[in-house]
Amino acid sequence: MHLPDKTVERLSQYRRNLLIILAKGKEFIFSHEIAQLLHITPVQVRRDIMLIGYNGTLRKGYDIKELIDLIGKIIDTDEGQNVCIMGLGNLGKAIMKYFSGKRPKLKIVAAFDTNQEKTGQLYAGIPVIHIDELKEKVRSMNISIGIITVPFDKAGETAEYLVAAEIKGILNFSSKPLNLPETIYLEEYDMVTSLEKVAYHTKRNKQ
Amino acid sequence: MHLPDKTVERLSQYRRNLLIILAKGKEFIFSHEIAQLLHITPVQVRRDIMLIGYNGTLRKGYDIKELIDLIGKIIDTDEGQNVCIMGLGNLGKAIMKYFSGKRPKLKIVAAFDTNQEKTGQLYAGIPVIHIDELKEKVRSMNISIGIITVPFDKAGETAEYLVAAEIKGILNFSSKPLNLPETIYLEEYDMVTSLEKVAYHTKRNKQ
DNA sequence: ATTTTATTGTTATCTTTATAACAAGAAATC
DNA sequence: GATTTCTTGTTATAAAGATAACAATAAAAT
Ligand SMILES: NC(=O)c1ccc[n+]([C@@H]2O[C@H](COP(=O)([O-])OP(=O)(O)OC[C@H]3O[C@@H](n4cnc5c(N)ncnc54)[C@H](O)[C@@H]3O)[C@@H](O)[C@H]2O)c1
Ligand SMILES: NC(=O)c1ccc[n+]([C@@H]2O[C@H](COP(=O)([O-])OP(=O)(O)OC[C@H]3O[C@@H](n4cnc5c(N)ncnc54)[C@H](O)[C@@H]3O)[C@@H](O)[C@H]2O)c1
Repeated sequence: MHLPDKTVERLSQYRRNLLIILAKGKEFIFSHEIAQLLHITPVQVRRDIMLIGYNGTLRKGYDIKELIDLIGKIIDTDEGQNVCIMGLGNLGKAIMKYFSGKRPKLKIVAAFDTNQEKTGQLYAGIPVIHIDELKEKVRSMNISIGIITVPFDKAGETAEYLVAAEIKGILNFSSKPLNLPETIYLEEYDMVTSLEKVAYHTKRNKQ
Repeated sequence: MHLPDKTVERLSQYRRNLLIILAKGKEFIFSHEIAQLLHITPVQVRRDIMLIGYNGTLRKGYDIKELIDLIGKIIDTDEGQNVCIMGLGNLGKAIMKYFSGKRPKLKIVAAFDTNQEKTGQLYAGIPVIHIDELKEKVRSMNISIGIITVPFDKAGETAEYLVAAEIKGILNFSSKPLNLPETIYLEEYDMVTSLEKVAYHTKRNKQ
């Protein structure tokens, strides 16, 4: 089954919000209710749900629990995936603290750094390991995803290490565009660009 | 002049990379060189540059300095814009440290928090102020953009404060979708969704 | 029992974004 | 000086994504 990228993004958000609603005791939900939560249109919601092959009940809506489970089957693997942080700096640390226990099927299990003052200890309960051990640890700890939070000019080599360690996917927060083999999935986020986009639109509103 | 959103994003990235190249002493650049930097196609680059009304020289390419200046005229205001951080937590702090001195025309000038143990001091040289003073400070410090880094369940009220303080644009890092008046530009980034997207594609590659 | 209402599922259309195609012309080569 | 090469600028086409339209139908109302 092929899903559009944007649909995958929304599925993640549907699930997160549905979990909250489920915890409140609600069992069924209409497309327009989901839409209101995320500020999108009900059609969009129905279309996404159609694409994953789920069926709601007329006049009753979607079974929240079933929908959550199905999204889980699409996004997660049964055993879950292990993630590592590359670069235990300000951002890396923030992410480690933030993620701890957040997504049961996506666990940050290690951080790698070159700075020997940082390695060899725990941060937020997670081992901080020297990058020389990357390849071996990626295998022994079964890590499939790497998050890059090293400085701009170190991002390229860090990506190469990850590739050599046979990681499967990378989330890159350094604003350095990476060049990876096709087999590795790459997602990039550039905060400065986001802020400059806001600046551009804010400026336009002013004028 | 109307620019597609994606073009604005790329312009930000063109500029950032061109600044680095300019510093190295290069004066002119071809579309395929820019394309290679960002791993996009040369056509995309030429099209973007066409859209902003700039003209290169045949067989010589684009004047790097001129292009940087023009992008600046599009994204920035002459005086620059002031930015505030809402919520001096792990992420808020990381951003403040990271941004200091990074973009001359986009300055983080204040952080706001409700926690009295955090307010009344400087962080990374920037004043941390109690949120009760938001409205007054936004006016007196001429702040036009707010970055939301408060917890999920506080994001809604924080956005309302910003709206009441007549901010012009918001960058929201809490994964709470916000509902704002049309006049305010909103950009949202959800890190968990990004990571789940990587997880989804990584899973597919495995199978 | 019939009609109305509300909601899903799906196809059709529109919008945005990216890629391809190619004419025009300057520089380099012959 | 003629020809080839390379690169821009722009139009044409394709792909991705969002919205609109609407048939189907279960439940509710009459
Ligand atoms: N801090 C933010 O809010 C923020 C925002 C947007 C983007 N970023 C990006 O994230 C990255 C990190 O930012 P930061 O503020 O956390 O920086 P930082 O300087 O605080 O942290 C960088 C860390 O990477 C480590 N490191 C350096 N070289 C390394 C290597 N080759 N291998 C492994 N580790 C290495 C350093 O020891 C340090 O711990 C930068 O690329 C930055 O552009 C940060
Ligand atoms: N830390 C990360 O790496 C990370 C990653 C992705 C998203 N986020 C999002 O960013 C937000 C903050 O994350 P964090 O890890 O920095 O959290 P945090 O708990 O470290 O910081 C939250 C800060 O907000 C302040 N605060 C609480 N209520 C407030 C209010 N009403 N007004 C102003 N300030 C208030 C708190 O005092 C605290 O300083 C969360 O919404 C989280 O979802 C964080």
